[in-house]
Amino acid sequence: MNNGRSTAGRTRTPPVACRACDLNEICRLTGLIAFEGGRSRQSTGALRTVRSGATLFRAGAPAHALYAVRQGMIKTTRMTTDGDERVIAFHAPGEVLGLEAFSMGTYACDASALEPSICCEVPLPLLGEANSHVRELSMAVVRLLSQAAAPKHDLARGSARQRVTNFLVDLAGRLSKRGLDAKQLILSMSRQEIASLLDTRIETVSRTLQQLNREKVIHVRGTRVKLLDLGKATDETATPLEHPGMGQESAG
Amino acid sequence: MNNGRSTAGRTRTPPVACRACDLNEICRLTGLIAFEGGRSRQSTGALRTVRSGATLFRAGAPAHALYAVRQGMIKTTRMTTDGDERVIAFHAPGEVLGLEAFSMGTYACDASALEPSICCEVPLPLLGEANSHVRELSMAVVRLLSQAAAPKHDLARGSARQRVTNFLVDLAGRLSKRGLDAKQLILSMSRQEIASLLDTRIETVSRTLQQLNREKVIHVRGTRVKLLDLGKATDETATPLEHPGMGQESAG
DNA sequence: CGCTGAGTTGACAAGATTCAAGGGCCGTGG
DNA sequence: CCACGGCCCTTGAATCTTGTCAACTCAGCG
Repeated sequence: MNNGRSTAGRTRTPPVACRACDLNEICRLTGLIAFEGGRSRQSTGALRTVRSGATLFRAGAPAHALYAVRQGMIKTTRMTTDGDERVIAFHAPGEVLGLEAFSMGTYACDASALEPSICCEVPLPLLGEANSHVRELSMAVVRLLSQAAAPKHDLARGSARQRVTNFLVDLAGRLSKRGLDAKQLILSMSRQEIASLLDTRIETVSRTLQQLNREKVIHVRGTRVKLLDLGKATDETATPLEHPGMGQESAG
Repeated sequence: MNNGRSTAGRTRTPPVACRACDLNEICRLTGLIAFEGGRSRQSTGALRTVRSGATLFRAGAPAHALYAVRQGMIKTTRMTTDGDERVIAFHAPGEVLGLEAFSMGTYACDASALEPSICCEVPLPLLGEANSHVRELSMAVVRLLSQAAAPKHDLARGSARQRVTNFLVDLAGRLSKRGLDAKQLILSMSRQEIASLLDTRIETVSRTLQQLNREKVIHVRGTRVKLLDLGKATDETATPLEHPGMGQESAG
């Protein structure tokens, strides 16, 4: 199940501040988090820890909750007809999983942890509850969903080089958006998982990373990637659709 | 602007019944359509006709409405940094455009007609209105968005052959879902537009279609494609995520 | 009746996959 | 503590697919 790689004892993807989470507004409106003088306080047992390689939920299982990644990294996958898994996405802290629950009633993907992770669980019934915040809550849910429904920048497009650079830029941008370090990436996913996401082969991912390394566009050693000058590597493709830029705010 | 191809005077994508439209529930709840003994009646000027090649809305423009394709075919595109357009999707009758409006306030793509088309326009303010149906309406919007937020089956994956067959199967399935003829496709989009959607080249699309034609998996002549036995062409990839199957109901 | 643009086809080059082998890191067991 | 084995990653070479360039066909239109 787990790839057994050496995330143990290493630097892990750090937790995100509630205020930088996509579920923040909704959590506040449902009362899942309370505020005390500007700082948020987590209430009740809405947290769920997921060991590395363990499953958060499975495709087809009845969906009773939304999840937000608080710490760590979660991958969503689906089985192909050949029986091997296809990576749909990697979810960084602050990002939400399971939005299909509202319409499908079941999850569309398997979700499992790439490293020891913590997720916030928001029961769906809470989001339909009639309380004083109904109106605001409903609008917050609509906004969240609308954001997810917007056409995404597809990483699996263009040459192998573009895919890999897009992948790195995308990941860095998403981390940066949450106030996490985006220059010193720790790739908690395997090359195989990256290849699956980018619809290419593990050898191609490896070669491309090494080539970028030789060109001093990045510095890569195992799971550690330092972004040096990805600007000159971003040849073409389309302008990203969801992440206006990388580099927004620092943590806290 | 228009590709000037010969959709004129030919068979066009026929209109979809309101009851088979993704916006149906929402239209009813907003009162945009009324029911008289089981059949729906369109009220007021919510219809918008779009000439072939004409634009429904543009990326970046303030978004004041959702659109549903009633008749015809709409493509959504985005400009690449090189200045040429990338096709994001083709929208068949019954499908909704502009769902990003709730969160972004502006449209994320250009939308234009591949053939003479008619769209239903649902002003956003209507969806936030306080009326007796608030609760049901809000939930309908959430369901619609959740559906769109579900991970999509990406057509631009796998070999050229898989991409083309996936494209055809996907299109056929979506038409069938609306009760339209799914065995006799009329491709109102150009080969170039297909190539753009599938992230490949026009020559590859052409060659692949001709090869499928030689293998009698399809019969293609210009814009007309007859699906003969795509089952044996669908080698692998993942199982579709959004279109459970093709063949649901015939038009009411 | 030739013009024009979309579509098709062929030849070749570039790029990605495949197959195979070697290196490095880590956990296990001696 | 160190050797061993497994797994992931890297690298090389051959092959296959796709992109590129160019010519040609076909249909619509003036």
